[in-house]
Amino acid sequence: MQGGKRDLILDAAEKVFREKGFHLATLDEIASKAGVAKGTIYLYFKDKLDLFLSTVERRFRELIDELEGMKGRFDDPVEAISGMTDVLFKFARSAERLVRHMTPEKLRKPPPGKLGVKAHMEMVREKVFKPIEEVIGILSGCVSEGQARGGFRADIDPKLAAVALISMIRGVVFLKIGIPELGIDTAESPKQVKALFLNGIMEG
Amino acid sequence: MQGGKRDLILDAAEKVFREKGFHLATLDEIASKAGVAKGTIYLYFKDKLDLFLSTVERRFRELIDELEGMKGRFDDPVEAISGMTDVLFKFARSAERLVRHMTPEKLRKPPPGKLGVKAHMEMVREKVFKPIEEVIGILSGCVSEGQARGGFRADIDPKLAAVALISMIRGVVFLKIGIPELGIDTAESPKQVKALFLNGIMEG
Amino acid sequence: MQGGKRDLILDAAEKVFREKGFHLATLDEIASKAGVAKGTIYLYFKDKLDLFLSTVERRFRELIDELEGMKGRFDDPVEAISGMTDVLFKFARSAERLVRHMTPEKLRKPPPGKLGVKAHMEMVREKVFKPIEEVIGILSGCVSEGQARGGFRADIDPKLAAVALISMIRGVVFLKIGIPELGIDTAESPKQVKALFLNGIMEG
Amino acid sequence: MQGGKRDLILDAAEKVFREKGFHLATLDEIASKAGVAKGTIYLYFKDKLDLFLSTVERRFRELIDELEGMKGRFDDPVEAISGMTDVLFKFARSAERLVRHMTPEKLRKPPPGKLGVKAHMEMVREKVFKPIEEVIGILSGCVSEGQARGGFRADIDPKLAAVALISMIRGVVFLKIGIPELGIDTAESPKQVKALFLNGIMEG
DNA sequence: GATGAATGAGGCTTCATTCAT
DNA sequence: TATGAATGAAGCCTCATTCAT
Repeated sequence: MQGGKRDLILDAAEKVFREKGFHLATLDEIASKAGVAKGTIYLYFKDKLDLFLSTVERRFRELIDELEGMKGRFDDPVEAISGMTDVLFKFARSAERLVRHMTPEKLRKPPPGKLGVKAHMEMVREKVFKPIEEVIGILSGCVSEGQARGGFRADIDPKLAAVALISMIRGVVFLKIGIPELGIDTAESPKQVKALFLNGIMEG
Repeated sequence: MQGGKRDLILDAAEKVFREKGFHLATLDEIASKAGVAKGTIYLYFKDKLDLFLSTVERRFRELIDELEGMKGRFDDPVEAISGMTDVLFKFARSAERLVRHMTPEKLRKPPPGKLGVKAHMEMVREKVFKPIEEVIGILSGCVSEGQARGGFRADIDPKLAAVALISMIRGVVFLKIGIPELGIDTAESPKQVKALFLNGIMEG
Repeated sequence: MQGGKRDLILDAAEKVFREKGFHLATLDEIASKAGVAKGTIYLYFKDKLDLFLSTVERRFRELIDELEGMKGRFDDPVEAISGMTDVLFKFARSAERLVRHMTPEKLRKPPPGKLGVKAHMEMVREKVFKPIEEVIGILSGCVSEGQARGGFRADIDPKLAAVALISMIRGVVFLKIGIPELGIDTAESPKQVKALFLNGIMEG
Repeated sequence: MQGGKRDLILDAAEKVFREKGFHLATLDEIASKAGVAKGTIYLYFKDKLDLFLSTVERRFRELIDELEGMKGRFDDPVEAISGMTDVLFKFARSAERLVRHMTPEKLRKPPPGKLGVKAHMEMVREKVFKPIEEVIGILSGCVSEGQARGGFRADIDPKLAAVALISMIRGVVFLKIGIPELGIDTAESPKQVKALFLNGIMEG
């Protein structure tokens, strides 16, 4: 069981990062929750940031797999987008509090004393940028197809539309989590977002 | 020159928080950038967190003032929303990296050893929740009016629409900042977002 | 060499606390005197206060052991008390400057931000109250026995007598230390205190 | 009203020092409790230690006045000592928590950066040592007189007896305050201490 | 591979003291 | 005299990281 321990650590890390955020999470808590010694973490991950980003990456991979699976299932771009929206809502609900902590500082600056801006950016590109681009690619692909087939407005940039859809979903979910007293209707949100977005990109 | 020093500190704090994030920002740097002694900060702010939230609050106030001003200027909800979108883009571009650091942990849990969950939540409500609600209120008000006057779809929840619009804008701007290599077109974004959103909420 | 480091720290801490008092003692000095890093202290002690009280507790344990040993050695309560007085003088001379810093504030209030009045009092009871009660118990036991056997005045509360004896000794020693210019005769003190106390509790 | 403000400050300081101890007491709290500005304190006292010792000195003066008054009132040394014991109990009950904080460090080392070991010791001698010597002098005077008149044991050093009496009283009161759960009988204590002490110094 | 004791840099915060008004 | 805003030194404590076993 090679990777077994690695996943154990990732599971624990994800849970702690989600609840405390990156900086308030401690490797002590992660290690104890994972049932391994603190030092063991360093056998599988370069440092705390690497652990965090690996956590995020894993979630992105799952998301991408699910979205990819969806792509083939529907012929109609509208239905594909509708299905993907549901997937994105599910993702946001379980991962937004984790993903949220990917701030520009963490992505752009290597942890001090680690010598290697180059290597750092390389890792970030692999674990974060590429997956995000893939997700955007899948969604914008649907939009493009809708445009090609007709029915979708041609003056909308598919990539921007994709970003807009993802952002709406994340925003709605995050506000629900962060300020519950706003009274956002969890059950209705996906339907509303779909209506808004689809109506937005479709002609007349 | 009474509150002068308070603003000096807020200015410096905002700059540092924006660049380093909450946890990596140090009061040392803020103090020296503000040209005051470290202790002076504590004459005006209870806490590092208080300082941070005050920084955010100030920005929110400015945003609200600008949005309020806009509300009266346009008779047509469409034009009002269009104008507000521009304001929100401007806000996001200059404040998103700051606002981003308001994570649930910071909003929901009082800093350890500060005795006072109640007082903490009271402050958060005042400095964060209320302004956010105001912004959403202004925007959803425009949507409601559009619905009342006719022309806007009646099946869209105005509050959710507001959240969606804000989130789109924040998301587009943040991705531009966080992953410039995505190649989001800064100049075109507002126009595209407006098209998407307005087409989304208006009847066929 | 397990607890070795703990004792090393306790030794250094006791020395520094004795010389500087609780508040003027710094963990920096204690750590460097113990030859360990500052962080290491926190592997063995929860707190500065915990470290201090542990220091005191250790001394109390030694004192109690010695007093217990004495209890069996003498049959005559008078001789037992005489012997214990010598032990108490020795204890006071080497520990009074340490013990002195157990002020009510430290015993009654948990350090701010440590969440746990209950836990704090529990620790204090274990490390401080119980040992003190034991010491008083041993001494008052001797007095009680003297009363039972006859020869000791029956109208004296044994527990109060014990407290009085301990206090006399501590007071004499402390004044000698604190105000040497008073010219208290170190060599004569034990003899005098014994005479005073024994004559005080014995009949006619 | 010259000294009016000085006494106001002393009153506030005493209260705060008694409750928090020397180091945990803050000049901020003292000033606000006294109704004066923080800076004002420095018009009347050299520094925090000076303020503290002045507080103690004032109490000593009152004690000495009361003891002096007693000296003349009784002809019989036994009765004089008995009366003084009552006075000392009253003093201990109201001032022990204050006086307790006069630790050797504070008395022997000038506050750092104050340049002046000589001046410091001079002040300490005036405010602390001399009063203590006076108190001891009054009490030991009674003992000496008892010895001169006959009835008191001649082998007891009057000064040590005085110290012993004071210490007993302080010890009993302090333990009552510090560890109430010991169950020391407040009402009975003075009677018991008198019995113990007087029996101790009087001839068989 | 796995451990966890040890490290030590660095952060937030407090507070006695000063000084311009 | 009186004020109180400003200072800045100094302390406790945390925690990512290392390394000998």
